[in-house]
Amino acid sequence: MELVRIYECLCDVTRLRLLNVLAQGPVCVCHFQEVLGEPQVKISKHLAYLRERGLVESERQGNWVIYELATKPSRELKVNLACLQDCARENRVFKRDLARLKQIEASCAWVRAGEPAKASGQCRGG
Amino acid sequence: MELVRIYECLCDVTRLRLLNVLAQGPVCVCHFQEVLGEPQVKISKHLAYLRERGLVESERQGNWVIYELATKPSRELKVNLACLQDCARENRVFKRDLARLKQIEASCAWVRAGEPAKASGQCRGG
DNA sequence: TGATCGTATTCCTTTGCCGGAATACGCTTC
DNA sequence: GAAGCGTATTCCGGCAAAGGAATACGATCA
Repeated sequence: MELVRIYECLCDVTRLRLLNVLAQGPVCVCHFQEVLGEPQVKISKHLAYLRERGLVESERQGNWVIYELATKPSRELKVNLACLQDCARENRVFKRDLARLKQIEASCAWVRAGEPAKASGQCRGG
Repeated sequence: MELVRIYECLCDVTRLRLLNVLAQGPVCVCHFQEVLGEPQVKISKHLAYLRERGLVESERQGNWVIYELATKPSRELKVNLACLQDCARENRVFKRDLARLKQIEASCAWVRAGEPAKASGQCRGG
């Protein structure tokens, strides 16, 4: 049953946090590390887990890899991600992550507006 | 995070089927066995799993034990059970289970209407 | 071409879950 | 109180997942 595969993805805090962040839009791996404050291996492995099960997709941009939510989600996936968003709205951890994400994206904004990302050593995911 | 505990309950087919059946109302263990067509141990253990995590409650009635959904569910639990119901509506397995449940309950109805359950050797859960 | 950066993978250990067989428990009936 | 019924628990074996350390990979830069 596909539904079970979806729930299997949702029964880990790290993955829930990743999905919550991704709900805001595409993000690169290095940003995940900063936002979640978790080691690279952990982030990378959980993203791989989500990718194998079709919840997220990835695209390489030079050195960086950008992740985003599935572009063609099944109905079940869509419904459950919406449900997760509903629950995340009132949760400390999720809200803190989004706050951090905004900070990081803000400090990237002037980079994107000015010099290209390469020159400044900043990635552009998000 | 409580949300994870909920999702852990949802990432097993048997438990999803149990919850789907319970959404119709209280049910006793022996009915679960008939509806799901699974061995007693399996049913009992998954129900215990759900009970430990507060998704269901149980009550003994003579030889039989009746299970029902949590009477005071958290907001997160309520939302997710509703979401599950949404998904279950279009799923073969879930629909088949409910059909079997109706059959069983129908064959119990005349029992409940007439002789007491004890006399006929039928349980009354559901 | 070699160094460096961001990301992925492998190896390993620990932990938890799933399923079945056997058995124990609580309750009713005779 | 012993037998019978419905349910729960224990004791396995197998398997998958999680986390960290080390390492490999792909791309860029000097």
